[in-house]
Amino acid sequence: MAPIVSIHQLYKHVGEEVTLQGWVYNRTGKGKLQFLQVRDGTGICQAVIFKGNVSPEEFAEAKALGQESSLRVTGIVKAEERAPGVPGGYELDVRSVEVVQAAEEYPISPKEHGVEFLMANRHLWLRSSRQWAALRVRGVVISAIREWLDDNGYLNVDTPILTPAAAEGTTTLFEIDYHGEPAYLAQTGQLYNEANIFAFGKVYCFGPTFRAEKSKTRRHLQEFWMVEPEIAFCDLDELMEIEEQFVSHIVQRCLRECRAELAVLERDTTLLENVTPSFPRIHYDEAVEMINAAAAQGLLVPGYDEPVPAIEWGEDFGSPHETYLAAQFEKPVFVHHYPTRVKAFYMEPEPDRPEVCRSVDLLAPEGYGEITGGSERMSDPAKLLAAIDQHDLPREAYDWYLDLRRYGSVVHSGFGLGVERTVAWICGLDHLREATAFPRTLTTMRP
RNA sequence: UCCUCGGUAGCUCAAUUGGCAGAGCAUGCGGCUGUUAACCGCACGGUUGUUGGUUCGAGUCCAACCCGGGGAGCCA
Repeated sequence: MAPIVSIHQLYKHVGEEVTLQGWVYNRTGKGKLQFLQVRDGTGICQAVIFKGNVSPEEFAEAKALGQESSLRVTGIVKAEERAPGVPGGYELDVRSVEVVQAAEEYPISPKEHGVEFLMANRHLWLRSSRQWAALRVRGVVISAIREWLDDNGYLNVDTPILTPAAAEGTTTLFEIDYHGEPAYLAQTGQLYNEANIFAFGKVYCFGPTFRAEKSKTRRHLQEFWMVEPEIAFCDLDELMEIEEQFVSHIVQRCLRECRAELAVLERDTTLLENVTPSFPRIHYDEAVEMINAAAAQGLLVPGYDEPVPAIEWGEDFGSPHETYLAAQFEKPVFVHHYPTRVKAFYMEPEPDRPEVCRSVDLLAPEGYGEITGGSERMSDPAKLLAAIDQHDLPREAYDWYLDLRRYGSVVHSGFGLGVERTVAWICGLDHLREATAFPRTLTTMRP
């Protein structure tokens, strides 16, 4: 019996007889030759069947195999430049074929398909090489996230998904029935994270979050994953240093471990190679000037066919503003000190200039938008109470949150990083729905 | 919620001024020893999103609705 080998390990077995077990990704043939592209989850390998090397029955069976039929093939591994595949360059000179199941006619052919059709068949679309590659990268992104945080003294303390009220009061939440009381699916774990740092110092929560906004764009999902680190004794400047190291680590590990996947995705990795500390930092004031200078010159927003819209100081940026700003830099760029009134109530105002706060967003290049949002949190109990009142939030709901400032308050900061946006950026995907296995969008909940 | 584009064979698309609904892929059969989304021949494949209207005649024009794509707002 030949040993069962996975395709990404094939290069170690040149000249040996091995067995691959997987599925037919595509098949072509020429008379006495059959070429099977075999997938096994780790890659794609071409299995070449010459009529004289197998029994007539096996050859006939192989010739009749439909896409996605499951099988075991045994043969000699050869280094072969002509062999397509992932990673490619190796093929199997087949000696025997065992069909596990001859698949029914498979709906997703190697030709082009529309989004609606593919999403309806998402459970099968996952097998296609681009989808496979993007989700492999996602797995590495998540592993890199946990690796960096775990190696840098952060404790994973997860926060509740069922919550009693909006954390920030603005976004639409999914409401559910909590034994007769309304409850909401969490849109952030941040307030709970702040409680956790006073117990553990540096923490992160990592899980799904939910937004019921009627957003119908390539940059939005109803359900997405977010990692939220929170750090005690940390100010805004230190937060930016943490973020740039964290994000650089994620990108660099994908570049190291996902060469084949990024090649399948045809990702130009030159800009990703640049993603190392430090990232450019621009103040909101400066960002407004850049935007208005562009607007005055009638410059177009990259990727759109429209001019950069002017902005008044004090307004939050719209998508075209963010896209224009990010396009001015080759690395992710920090935009910090947004106007206090457009940001959440808990962000620390700048002491000598309270109209701006110690907030920071990280904008990814190439139009991928905001991948992190964070801030230094308000640490003075009296100021926080005033901010809660100013935002018309109910004091009693924030009793426990105010307690955190009564018993040993310290300067602290944190941020959230959106996993799908990060994956989409690293992979060069044109839509967030391909950065998660079963995306929940405004129009899609099945399968 | 608003703006915008679209819906024709299982899939991707075409159909001139309103005049016989057509290709490629997939599938089936046959051929080919190096295919890369192979190629060649033959076959199979249709309630043109729904309802109503205009017309001798509607895939095509009009109205309403349904479904989907992209974008704005909001955000990660």
